[in-house]
Amino acid sequence: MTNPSFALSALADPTRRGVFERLASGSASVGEIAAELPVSRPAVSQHLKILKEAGLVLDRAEGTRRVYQIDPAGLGAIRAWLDQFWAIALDAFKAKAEGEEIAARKGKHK
Amino acid sequence: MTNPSFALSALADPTRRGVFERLASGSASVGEIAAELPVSRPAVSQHLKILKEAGLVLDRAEGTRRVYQIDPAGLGAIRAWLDQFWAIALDAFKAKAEGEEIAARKGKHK
DNA sequence: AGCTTGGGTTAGTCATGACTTACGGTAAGT
DNA sequence: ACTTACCGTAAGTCATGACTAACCCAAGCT
Repeated sequence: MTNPSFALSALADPTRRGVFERLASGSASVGEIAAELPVSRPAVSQHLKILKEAGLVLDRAEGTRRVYQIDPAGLGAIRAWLDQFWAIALDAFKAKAEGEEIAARKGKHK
Repeated sequence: MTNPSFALSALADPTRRGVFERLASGSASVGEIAAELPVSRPAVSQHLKILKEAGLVLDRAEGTRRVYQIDPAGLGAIRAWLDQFWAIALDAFKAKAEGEEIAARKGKHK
């Protein structure tokens, strides 16, 4: 759950990213979200369930409505996972650039 | 392509994350990766193709082998996309915490 | 030249999941 | 109590995609 796997696969779906990005502009109910997206209300409900299980979304009951908003938890998990590779990626990039310099100078590479 | 959509959906698959995480510990050829994962070599080849299109991986020819390594581009795209929601998520969290304080004090919420 | 090694591609199968329709359930209004 | 509004769940359909087996291609070696 603190595992980014769920958050990553949750944000892989375009419709689900749409729901998530909609919530980024303010909390909203299921019906409101469905009205602004080209899918039915049950579809939105299912997507919100997955987003909630991924720790990307919070929900609270407000009368008969259910208001959803963004949860920083899932976002943080993805960020932490990404940062794990950030330094490595930069090193690889640096090594690649240096390799190209050598290749340009010697016309060959390791 | 600078769009994080491809990178996100690419990293959604567990096997593909395995390939990517393997490359984080150093560049490797297709056969080497396939030997360390419970999938066939063609499967790895297909995954690498998708990772490459997502800007997450770079490849260079080395004799008859093909060596892959991590590309910072796709990682950066995801990071930029995430940062777009980071401030919003923190605001939501802050608002939620304050709401809970009020709820604890008054036994009710907005 | 042939042989071997390492990879990408294709065809086809199978599972996952996104979606809609129909239904059940709860909270407020009359 | 009945109705209305809002939501979640179940069942079923359909498309996407992950995988393997078989094939083809290129590079190096004898």
